Amino acid sequence: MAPAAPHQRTTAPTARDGPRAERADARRNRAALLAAAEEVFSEQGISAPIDEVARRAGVGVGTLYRHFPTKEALFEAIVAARIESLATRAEQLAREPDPAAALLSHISEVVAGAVAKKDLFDELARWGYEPIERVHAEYKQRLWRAGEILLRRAQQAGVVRPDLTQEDLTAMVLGTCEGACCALVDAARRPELSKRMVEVLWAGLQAR
Amino acid sequence: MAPAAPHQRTTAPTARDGPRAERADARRNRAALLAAAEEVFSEQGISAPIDEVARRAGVGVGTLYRHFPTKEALFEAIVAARIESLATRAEQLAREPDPAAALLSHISEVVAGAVAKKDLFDELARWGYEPIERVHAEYKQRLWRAGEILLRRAQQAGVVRPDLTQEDLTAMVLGTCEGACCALVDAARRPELSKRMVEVLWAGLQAR
DNA sequence: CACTATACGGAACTATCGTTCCGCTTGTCA
DNA sequence: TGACAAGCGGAACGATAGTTCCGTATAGTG
Repeated sequence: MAPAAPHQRTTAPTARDGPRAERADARRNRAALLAAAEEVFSEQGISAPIDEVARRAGVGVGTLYRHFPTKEALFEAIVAARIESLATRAEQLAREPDPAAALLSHISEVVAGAVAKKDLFDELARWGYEPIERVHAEYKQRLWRAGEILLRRAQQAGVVRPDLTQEDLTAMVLGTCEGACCALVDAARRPELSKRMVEVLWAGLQAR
Repeated sequence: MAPAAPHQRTTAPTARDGPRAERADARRNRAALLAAAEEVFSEQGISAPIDEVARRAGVGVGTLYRHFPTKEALFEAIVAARIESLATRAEQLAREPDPAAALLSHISEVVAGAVAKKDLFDELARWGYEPIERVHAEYKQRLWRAGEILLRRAQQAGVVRPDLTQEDLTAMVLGTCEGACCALVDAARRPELSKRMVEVLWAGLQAR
C-alpha cells in the first residue's frame, strides 16, 4: 500500500521529500479501530454495522475507511489473528505424542473458540469447506493442513474411523459450532452444551 | 380473516349485501403465488427477495401483499406445510415397534429434508431450540413432542445415552444440517455427506 | 351491456448499510 | 510560529429489500 520507504532519500531532505512518517493521531485511531472492531465483531459477528465500530472507537466512518479500504478488510484483520492462533496451536498439537488426545483437543478448542467469538464463528461458517486449493489466505491453509495431520495421525493410530476425510470432519466440527450457537439459546449455556456435543461427536468418530 | 359468511343474508340480496364470493383471478393468483414461493424459498431460503416470488408467479408485488400481509406470512405458509409433514411422519415413527430404528429414521429424514430444501433449513436454523414452551405455532409443538417421545423410547431401550436431553439432540441434528449445508459445498455432494454425518452422529449417540 | 366492488401492477416510500466525498482540523517540521 | 500535507468527521450517495399507495383493469352481477 505505502508507495515507498519513508526514510533515506538520495536528494536533500526538503519538504517535497517523500512521505512523512505516520502521524501520531493516525496511529492512535487505527489502534482504537482495531480494538473496537475486536469487541464489536466478537459480539455481533460480521453482520455488525460498520458505524457501530466507528462509534465505539470514537471516530467517524471516514476515518475508518482511511485506515481500512472495506469492511471486509477490517474484519479480516481481526479474524486472521484468531485463525492464526488456532493454526499455531494445531501445529503444536500435531507434534504431541498422543494422536487421539491431540485431535480431541483441537476439535474442542475450535468449537470453544467459535462458541465464544461470533466473528470466528461467522468466518468458519462462511468458509465452510471450500476446496482448500482455492483458498489463498495462507493462515487458512495452515489451519487446514494442521487439521489434516491431526486427523491422519489419529486414523493411523486406529482411533478414528479410517473412511473419514478432512472435509467430513470439517463439516462435523462446523456443524457442532453451529448447532451450539443456534439463534435463541441464551449464550450462557453454550459452553456446557458444546462440551457435550463434542463428546458425542468424539464418540461417533471412533473406529469400530 | 373473512369477516362473515359470504352467502345467506336475512335482508334482500341487494348490491350492498355482504361480501361477494372470492373472484376467480384472485384465487388463481394466490395459488400461483404459493407455487412460486414454494419454488423460490426451497431454492434460496427465506433470504430470497419478495420480488422474485412475485415475478415467478407472474404478478406484481401489490398482488402478493393483497394475499399475504408480510413476507413472513408467505414464508410461514410454505414452511408450515413442510414441518407438519415432518411432524406427522415423526408421530407415525413414534408408534413403530423398534425405538432405535425409529429415532434413526427420524433424524435421517429431518436432515435429508433440510439439506434438500433451503426454506426448511432456514426455518430450523432460526428456530434453534427456543424454549419450546414459548413456541406458539402448534405444528412446531407437534414436531418437538414427537421428537421427545422418539428420544425417550430409544433411551428406555438402552440404545441411546440416557444423559442426553431433547435440547441436546436438537442442537446436534441442527448442527448436522448446518454442517452439511455449509456455504460453499456444491449441493450435489450434500446428500452423500449428510448421510455420513448422520452415521457418525448416530454412533456417537449410542449408550456405552 | 353497464356498473361497481374487487383485484391488480408497479412506482414510490422507508429503512438499513456499505462506501465516497469534501470542507475543516491538526500534527509536524522548518 | 506559520504553512501545509495528512488526517478527520459525517453528510450524502447508491444499492438492496420490505411495504404502501393509488390509478387502472376486470370479474361478476343485474
